[in-house]
Amino acid sequence: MATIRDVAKLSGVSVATVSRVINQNGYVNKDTETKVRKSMELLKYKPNTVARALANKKTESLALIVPDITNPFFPELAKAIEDTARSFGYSIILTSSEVNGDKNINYLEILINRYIDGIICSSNEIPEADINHLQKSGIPIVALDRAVNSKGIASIRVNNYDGGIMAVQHLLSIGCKKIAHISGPFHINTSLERYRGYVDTLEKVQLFHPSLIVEGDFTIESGIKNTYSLIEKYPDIDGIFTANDLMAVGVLKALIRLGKKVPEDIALIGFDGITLGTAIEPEISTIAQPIYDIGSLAVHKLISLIKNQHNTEEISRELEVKLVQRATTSKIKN
Amino acid sequence: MATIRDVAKLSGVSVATVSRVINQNGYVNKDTETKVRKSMELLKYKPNTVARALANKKTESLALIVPDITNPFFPELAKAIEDTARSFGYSIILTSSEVNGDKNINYLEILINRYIDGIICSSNEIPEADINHLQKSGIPIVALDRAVNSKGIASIRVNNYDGGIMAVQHLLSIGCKKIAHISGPFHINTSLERYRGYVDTLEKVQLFHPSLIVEGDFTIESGIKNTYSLIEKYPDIDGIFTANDLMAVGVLKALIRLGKKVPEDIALIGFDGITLGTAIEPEISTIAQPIYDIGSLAVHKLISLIKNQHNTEEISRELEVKLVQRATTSKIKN
DNA sequence: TTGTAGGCGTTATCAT
DNA sequence: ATGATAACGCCTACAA
Repeated sequence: MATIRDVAKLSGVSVATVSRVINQNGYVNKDTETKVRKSMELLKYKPNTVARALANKKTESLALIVPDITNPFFPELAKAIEDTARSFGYSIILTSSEVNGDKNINYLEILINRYIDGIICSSNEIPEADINHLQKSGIPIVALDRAVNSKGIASIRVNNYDGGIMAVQHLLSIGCKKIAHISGPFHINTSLERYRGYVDTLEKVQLFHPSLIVEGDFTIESGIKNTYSLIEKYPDIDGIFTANDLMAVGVLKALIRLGKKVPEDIALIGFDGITLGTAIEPEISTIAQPIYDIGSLAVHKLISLIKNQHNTEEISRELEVKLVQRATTSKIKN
Repeated sequence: MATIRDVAKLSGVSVATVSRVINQNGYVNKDTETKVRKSMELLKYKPNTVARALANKKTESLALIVPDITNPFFPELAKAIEDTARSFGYSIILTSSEVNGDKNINYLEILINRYIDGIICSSNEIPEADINHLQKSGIPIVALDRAVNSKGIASIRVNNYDGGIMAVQHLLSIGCKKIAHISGPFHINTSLERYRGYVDTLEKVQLFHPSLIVEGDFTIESGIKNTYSLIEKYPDIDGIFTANDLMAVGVLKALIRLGKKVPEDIALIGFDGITLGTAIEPEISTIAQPIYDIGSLAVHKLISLIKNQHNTEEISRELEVKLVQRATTSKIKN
């Protein structure tokens, strides 16, 4: 690999000049510039990222922190992020926030230590303390769909509350009278907001029954289990709203096993808009988040934060969510 | 952040000594060592990864190249890889081999340039030429389940041929007589091997009909489409073997829409063993790969390659695949 | 056993 | 407009 010195030598200039043309800063004569560029091509010179990082404290790489890449929501997000990041020349370091085994190496330290330029945090499992720690380290962060108490952290979110409302209204609109909710963990903000949308909407029409709510944990398994217990206690439930699509998949599986017709006996709607919802039969209605946009926007915002530390642009951005009606809520009831 | 110099100063020794205790090489007095360690703790010193990388040309990071992280097989693999890598102190750079947009920046160059220590390549979409290029750069590579013409590249694979045989034998064992196959793209080795297992097994029992084979592309969509065309032409098909689980999911969806009972009318078996296969109803039988083990093993092998450039250990490893019978092949036919 | 000093490849500050 | 040169933080001969 050719170094900047090789280029300098070949062009008959100093490394400083070469550096200038590389970074397009400082004055440099047109002719010398072309001379230098020619040498660079000849030597197939590529500036060494690591050396650069040492000098600049910038690595052109972003960390993506997810709770569990195995949850189908995150690969979709990751794809958007990787795509976008790459288009800017950035690499993505994939980090799971799960505590794996006893070796709970502090990955945050590792990230800081590697001069990661910025972090996209899509996990609610990270303690607020860690977030603050990161923030003090000066690394720009954009949080996805999590409560941001710390001022100064950019965040991109969707209107979960409205989404909850839309879901329930939709269920009502197709004739459901007894609508259950399988929520996400209540310590997670997102869950709470969706839950509140559910509650408020049903209260307004006097159809709210606290006992129709069970707390799930966003997994398929929890969708299954909670459906069994729910249906056992209240066989006349005619609609279910789950706080995410993954649980809806579980619900559907349980419902089918119970011999329930969907949506004739029980309608079902999830939340997220992951593609898995259309992979199965019947396809699951959902309140779709613009997942790709979220990822893409996160990268744009993060990079702008990196490039311009003291920027004054809006620090938080809320995207719209939209109802996608599919087979599990297709039937208009009478 | 404290530097090695701060530690040296505080301990009253030279940076060389500190470096020695950090890397545990060279002689260093027990007492000075404890002194130094104490200083490190006090200052919360962490060796700077970037500086280290510049000096060593090693970054403690591995690249994972996947065709599409959105395909459920890869997140499962990625999880195993990230887990294992982290337990060794390595970070994972996620790279998609898809050509995204016109900006076909050469990510391989980027990886080389970043002093990535090693690469796990799980994509058949990467041209052999690129692989060779990488290899010449001296970066260790382990290839997952792809043909390795280039000698010197480690590879971890499963016995796809045997898997194909197992799948078909299983279908035969439950009474299927007219078994179709939706293969993967024929230019991919994996597809070919599974296909051959199918062909050979059926030929042996004189039930082979070339027209029952269609070429899919590993996506759900292709599972759906090919099922429609297959069933239209041959309504009496009673078993389908797909080259991966994702297509099986598509097949199942199409079958349900067509009003076919699974497995009573048509039995179905996939390949891979992704968890998605159990997320739906009925659950899909499969020839399961030990996905987690593959990922974990890949990291172990890669790191051993990195640590010991001229090692003579086996360069290729084949893992066993196993039949997992689930609902889509549950019924014993008469 | 420990220290000095040059090098890893770039950037950026001062001169010139 | 260009060139020396000192950082960046660490490693490692080579000396001592």
